[in-house]
Amino acid sequence: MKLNNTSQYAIRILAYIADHKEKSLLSAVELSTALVIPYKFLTKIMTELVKADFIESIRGREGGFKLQKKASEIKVDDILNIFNDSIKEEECILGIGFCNGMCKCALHDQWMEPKLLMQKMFRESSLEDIAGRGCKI
Amino acid sequence: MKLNNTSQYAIRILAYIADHKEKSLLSAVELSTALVIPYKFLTKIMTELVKADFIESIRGREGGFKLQKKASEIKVDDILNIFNDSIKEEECILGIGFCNGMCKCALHDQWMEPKLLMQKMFRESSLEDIAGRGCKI
DNA sequence: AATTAACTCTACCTTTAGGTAGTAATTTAA
DNA sequence: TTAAATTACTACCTAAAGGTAGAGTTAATT
Repeated sequence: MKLNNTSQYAIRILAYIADHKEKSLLSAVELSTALVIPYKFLTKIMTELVKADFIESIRGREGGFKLQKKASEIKVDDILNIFNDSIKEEECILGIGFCNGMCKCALHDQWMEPKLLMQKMFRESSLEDIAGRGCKI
Repeated sequence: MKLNNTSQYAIRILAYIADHKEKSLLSAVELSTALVIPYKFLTKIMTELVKADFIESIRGREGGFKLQKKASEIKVDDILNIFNDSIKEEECILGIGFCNGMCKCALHDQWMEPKLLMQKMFRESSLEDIAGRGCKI
């Protein structure tokens, strides 16, 4: 029961950028070094974040990345959705395809409360809320 | 953010056995058919459940599987632990190796409450609590 | 004793997640 | 205008999860 690696990296990257708004641009090398994420893998993730319109990229020398939206407008859940790692409304914790009121899995009722709390947490936490907390990594 | 396939199968298998205690033994074929889990994969999981002392296997013709403990004594969390899919106390949701009071990740505080609720749910739900709920699959 | 229906073990195959390599394209500065 | 610093793209590699195959072992039935 955990987030996948790519989601974890993406959240850390975006939180880091949000936490460094004094710099107008951050390069892939800087991010890779600061966050200890393999450079090539980071650039791959960056490309997806750009395509998802969360960050803007400036190409060429002196280029880099910056947020394309206000930090308060990017929720953790939006990031998870890019990598298909969010908690889907109707997805069953035991993986059965038709878990609902009519026919529910053994854990359906017990799962409801933790699920709703997690969804709420992911949906309500923005980059602004989480950036700058703790060790900035 | 989901349980892995093997954990899901294992929970469904054990809940199903707990829900059919009128039968003294259930065979792998029966379980595979009833739960729609690939036979060969199911037998592999059964072997792990036997080794973990959750179920007992009777070999030979007329053999099969049954619970080795009372249903009330097997918690969902115990099952997750076999497949390394439980929520570890100190594991960081963003995957950083030293996320604690001194140096915590950006999501550390927000994650605390949902994490505790999930742990509680997994730790307190026994097979007895979940068996026979819903559609028995 | 042979047959049959079961579990067990070892090895392998397939798919997906995670990660790497190399090159092309873009932009700025010297 | 060239070199350097940057992102973008395509293709590939590796490890882990998920799943399959087949032969071996056990024990009840006939």
